[in-house]
Amino acid sequence: MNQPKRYLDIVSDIRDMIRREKIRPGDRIPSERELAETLQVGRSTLREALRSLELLGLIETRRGEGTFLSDHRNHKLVEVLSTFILQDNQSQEDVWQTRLVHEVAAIRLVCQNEALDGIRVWDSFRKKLESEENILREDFVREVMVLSGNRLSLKIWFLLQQYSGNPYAEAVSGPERELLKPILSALEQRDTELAIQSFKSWSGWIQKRRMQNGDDS
Amino acid sequence: MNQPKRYLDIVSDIRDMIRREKIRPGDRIPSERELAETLQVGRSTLREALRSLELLGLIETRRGEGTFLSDHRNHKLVEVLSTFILQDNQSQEDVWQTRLVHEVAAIRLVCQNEALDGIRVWDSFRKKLESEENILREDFVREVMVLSGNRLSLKIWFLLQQYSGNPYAEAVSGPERELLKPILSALEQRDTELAIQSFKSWSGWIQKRRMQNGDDS
DNA sequence: ACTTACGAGTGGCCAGACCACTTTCAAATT
DNA sequence: AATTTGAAAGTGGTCTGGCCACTCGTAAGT
Repeated sequence: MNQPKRYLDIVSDIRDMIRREKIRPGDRIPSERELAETLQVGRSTLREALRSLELLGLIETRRGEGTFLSDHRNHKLVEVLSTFILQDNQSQEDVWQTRLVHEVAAIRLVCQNEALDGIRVWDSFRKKLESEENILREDFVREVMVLSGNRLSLKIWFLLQQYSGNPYAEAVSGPERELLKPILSALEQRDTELAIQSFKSWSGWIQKRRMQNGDDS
Repeated sequence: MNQPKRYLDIVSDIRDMIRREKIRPGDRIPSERELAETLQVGRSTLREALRSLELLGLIETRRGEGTFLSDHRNHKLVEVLSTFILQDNQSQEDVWQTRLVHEVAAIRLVCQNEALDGIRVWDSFRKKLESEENILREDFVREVMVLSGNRLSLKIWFLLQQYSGNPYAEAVSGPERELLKPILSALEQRDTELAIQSFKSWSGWIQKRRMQNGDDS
C-alpha cells in the first residue's frame, strides 16, 4: 500500500496549526527548524511543504527574517496560471475584451451596490479634469475596480491590464477628456446603463487609437 | 541583494526541458538524481520544485517508478487553496461573481456574433433534456464558454469553475431542467437580453441551493 | 516453461553541515 | 551620555550523503 505523501500531511498540519494558534495574515509562523521539531519531520521534508505553499502564494518567506502568512486575498492563483495562459500567444483582442468585461462588471457593481460610495473618488477626478491635471487611464479604471470590492476580479484585471499594452499607461489626452465627463456624471447619479455605455465609448476610442498606432512588441 | 528563489528557476528549467524534449502528458521525466545532476542543483532543492509542481497537479510521482507528466489537471491546488483561502465568504462570493461575469460575457458574444453558430450544440442539449438524460451543469456552461471563442476567458473560467465548489459538478436536477429550457430557446433565437436574464435566473437558483446545503469542510 | 529471488533504479525521508542574510544588543568609541 | 560598531544569534537557502520502501526486469533455481 502506498503511503500517503508526507508533505501533504505537513500541509494539513500547518494549516491546522495556523487555525489553532489564530495566526493572522502577515504574522510570522514558527521557523523551519522549530516546525520540523514539533511536527517530528526532517527539515527538508518540511521545506517541500513550505515551498509548495509559497508557490501557491499562501505564505511568504524572507531570508534572515522568517516565514509569514501572506494575505491570501492576493492569491497567486492567477499568476500561476498566467504562465500557462501566456504561452499560447493569445491574441491581444482576447485580452482586451476580457479586461473590458471585468471593467464593465465593476461599473455595474459600483452603480448598483448602495454600500459602495465613490463620491470622493469621482470628485477628485472631476477636479483633475477641470484643472487640466494629468490623468492616467489606468488610474481611473483602477479606482473603479478597487471600489467594486471584488478583490479577485481586481487581481485578474491588474494582470490583464499589464498585457493590454501601452495605451492604458498613457495619460488621457485632450479631446479624450470630454469622453470621461459623461462617465463621471453617470457614476455620480448611479445610472448603470448610461455609465456602461459611456465607458464603452471611451474604451472604443482608446482601442481605435491603439489600432492606428500599430503594435509594439 | 535578495537572490531570486532558486526553486522557481528550477520550475522554469523543468518546464523548458519538457517543452524542448517534447515530453507528452503521461511520459516519464528524468529521475530526481539525474535532473539534479543536469541542472547542477542539490537533490533536495530540486525536490522542492518537484513537490510544488506536484501540488499544482502538473506532475505525478510514483515511488519506485519515477516522475511523470500528469495527463489531466488533477489540481490538488484546488483542494489546498480551498481549505486555506476560501474559508471566508467574501472570497467564495468573489469567485462566484467573477465566474458569472465571464459566463454572461460569453453568452453575449455567442448571441451577437453572427459567425458563432451553436445550433448543433443547443440541439444536442435539447435532446438530452427531453430524453431525461443526465446533464452536468458545468458541461452546458463549458460549451457556451468554448463557443464564445475567447480562449483566455475560457481558461480563467475553467479555473474559477473548479473553485466554485460541488454545485457546478452536479447534474441538473428535475425542476431545474425547466430553467434550462428558456436559456436554450433564447440562445437559438439569439435574443441576447433574454438569454442573459434566464441564465441569471438559473445561476441564482443554483446559488440558493448552494447556500442552503451549507458548507462541508 | 514457470516460479522465485535478487539487484538496480526510483522516490521518500532524514541528519548535518555551510552559506547569506537580518535583527539585536552589548561593547567600544565619540 | 549619545552614538557607532560589530559580534552573535536566529533565519531561510542549499548541498551532501545516507538509509528506507517500493517497483520492475532479469537471472537463477525449480
